[in-house]
Amino acid sequence: MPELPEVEVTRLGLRPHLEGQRIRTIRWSGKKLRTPMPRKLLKEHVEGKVAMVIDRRAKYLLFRLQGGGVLVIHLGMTGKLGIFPARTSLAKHDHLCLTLDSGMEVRLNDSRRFGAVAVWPPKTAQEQEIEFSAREGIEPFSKTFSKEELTRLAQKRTLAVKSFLMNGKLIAGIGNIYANEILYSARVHPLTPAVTLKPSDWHRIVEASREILTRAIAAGGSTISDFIGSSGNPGYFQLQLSVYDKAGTPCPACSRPIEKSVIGGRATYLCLNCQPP
DNA sequence: CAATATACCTGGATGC
DNA sequence: TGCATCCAGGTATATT
Repeated sequence: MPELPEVEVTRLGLRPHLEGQRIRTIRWSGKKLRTPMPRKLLKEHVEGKVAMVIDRRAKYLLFRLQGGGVLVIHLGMTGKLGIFPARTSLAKHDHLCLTLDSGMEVRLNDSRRFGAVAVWPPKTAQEQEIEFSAREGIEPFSKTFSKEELTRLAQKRTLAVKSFLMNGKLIAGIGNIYANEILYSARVHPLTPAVTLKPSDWHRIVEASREILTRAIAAGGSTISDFIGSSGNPGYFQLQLSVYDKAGTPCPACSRPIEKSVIGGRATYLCLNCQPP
């Protein structure tokens, strides 16, 4: 499900309920997500610990625990984190529950089970985080996300700019919905080989990325205040989308019908007037 | 090495 | 109503 904005809204929504709380008990469904639930590590290094801070890197949430351990959660395609009174009955596909001293419970619900849960024990957490972070792409809100760096990264890469934006090893947090929206806003055709883009194109892509991701987070912000019981479904589609899933509807700028195609196996939407080849 | 295909899952929409 | 088929916001791995 979630791309950078949804993960960020989840983080902001969870933060006031979790930070400073002790995780009293942990329960899991017994089903494996993308990887098996790390039961032993959860028992040893998460249960009984106080959650100090929740951070985000790419589409991963990092729960930093007192003592230096880290609980890592990825939401995959359908994962949602919500917070509920502990006595609320379990929902189908609830796979991980963290009971807090406050009497509330953080629940990870993931029907497709493409999500992932990992634990970095205090002894190795620093090293594991450095390795992890090195594998992930540039954060769109960081200074390094610049037309100069993108031009450099695109050297010798002939793949479509849309696949380039969605490659998490290059750029963090941009998935299919926002790749479509960003390229539309930047007026760049999604099939353009990354290596052929000019600095001015990358400039518009940088600006459009920050603008659209910021607006998406702001749109999800309305859910943050009443995150409790929300089943953590933070405002997907709350942002007004221009092209994603809009095949046949008029382009907001020029009214030409939005086209649908497939790039890299993913649904692609564009306006051929505003994003000429 | 770069680029593409495939596998992992469930559920909703669509068509017969 | 039932059943088959296709499609979905992600990512690791295998294959070209």
